[in-house]
This record gives sequence, structure tokens and C-alpha cells, in this order.
Amino acid sequence: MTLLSFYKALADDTRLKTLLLLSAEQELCVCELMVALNLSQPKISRHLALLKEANLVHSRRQGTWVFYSLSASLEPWQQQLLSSKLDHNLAVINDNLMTLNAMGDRPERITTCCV
Amino acid sequence: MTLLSFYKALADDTRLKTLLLLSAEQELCVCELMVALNLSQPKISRHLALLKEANLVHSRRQGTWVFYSLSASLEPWQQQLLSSKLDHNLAVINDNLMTLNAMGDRPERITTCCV
DNA sequence: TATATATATACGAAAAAACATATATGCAAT
DNA sequence: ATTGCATATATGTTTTTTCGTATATATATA
Repeated sequence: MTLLSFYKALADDTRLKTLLLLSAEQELCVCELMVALNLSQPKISRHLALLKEANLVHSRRQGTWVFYSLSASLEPWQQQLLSSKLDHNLAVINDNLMTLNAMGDRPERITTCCV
Repeated sequence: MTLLSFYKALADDTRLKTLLLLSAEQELCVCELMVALNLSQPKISRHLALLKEANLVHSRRQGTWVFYSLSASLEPWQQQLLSSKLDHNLAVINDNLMTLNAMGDRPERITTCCV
């Protein structure tokens, strides 16, 4: 992945917020992102496919749900850039995090192996 | 300027390299960028206008030349991101820096006031 | 004033990205 | 098997971005 393609991945509102949300929440399924971002399912899926193609996110299936998380192979400076601890980042996704927290019936994560 | 618009500014090959070159060289005129990037004058000018519109660069005119530099109002993390000291950044503009150094008749800077 | 050089902008074309909608797939439960 | 739910993909359209070319502006000099 080049520098350019990395920045291109961040240069879209849906993708940027998705990445920041994943940074804040470790792991989110498509349905949770739909609620948090208030966007259609195909739209979320398409952008996630893009991010996966760029190796920025990783996915695991758990039953009918698919959980996405930031790729483990991200370089430290990339992770920092996406850190929700940075207040200018948090400001971007603050509303979405609140919406997410207000969401009922969030799917339960089953950790495959050790915690 | 929003986070998104900042990343959008970086999400183009010409603009990314321009910003990295400005980070490495402090100040460059359009003609130098044309040589370093091997691109047409209108193309450079248009992208510089975009960067200026986004307050990422500053320009000063000196005779017929216009010198561009990174905006002083960039936040530290933004400057860091564009630092040519980061090797993944340097790799992107290495060839361009060499071309620039091989360029003859580079316009002389006249510092208006104090050094 | 006329000319040359450096840079900026205007404008239509081309390319790329994002979109809505419809449909397909994958898994679980009956 | 069939149904239901979550997610993925396909397709055509719309929007956005980028581009080449032509032209305009600004400055310096003769």
C-alpha cells in the first residue's frame, strides 16, 4: 500500500468515520456501522470492501454477522493517525459514538480463543 | 479546515508530492515544481490554487515568480505528517528532489526582512 | 508602448468515484 | 427444503475530480 492510497482511503467521509469508529470500538459489524453512521447497508459494505482491499481493515464472520476491525498490519504512525484519542478525531465521530451507544440489541462478540 | 478536507488535499499524487517537496525545501516557485514533478504549468498552478484555498500553503510573489511554502498555521501533527524526515515520505519524493537539485538557473530567493 | 516571461484562470472533455436500486450469497433455524 | 436475516455484489446513473488546451493577468525590460 502506498502513501497515496492510504490517504485516498481516508479521503471519504464514510471511510474516515468508519476507520475512526473502528479505532474507538475495536470491532464493529456492518449493522452497527449502519446505525452509527445512518447509512444504507450496501453503502457501508462497499466502503468496507474498499478498505479491506487496501488492507486497512480485517474481517471475521460470526454467524450471520461480519465484524470488522483495523488491520493489525497498520504501521504505528497510521494507527496514531486514526486514534480516537486525538481530540480532533473524536470530534468527527462524537455524534456517531453516541448513536452507537444508544443502539439496542447490539450483537454479542464471541472471542474465538483467549481474551 | 476539516479533517476530511485535509486528507482530501493529500489524496492526489501531484498535491501530496508538492506538499512533501515544500516540507523538504521550505519554499519553491511554480517553475521549480514544474521541473521537479515534470508536469505542465497549468496543472501545477491549479493544484497549488487548491492547496491555497484549503489554507495548506502560503504564497509570496517576488518579481515574476511566485514562491509557495507550507502554511504557518498548519497544526504540529499536520506538519509532522508532511515531514520529509519520515523515510516513507522521503521515498515518495526522492527522485523529484534529485531532479530539482539537477535543475539549473533556479531563481534566487530574496528574503524580505530578516533571515 | 511593446515584448517576454512566469503564473493564473476558464472551459469543455475525460476519467474516477460515489451512489441508489436490485439481486445474490451465506448462515441459521424451522 | 424453505424461510429469514445479515452481508455482499452487480449494474447503470450521477456526481466529483482531474485534465489539456487556450487564454488572461502580472511583472519586468527594452
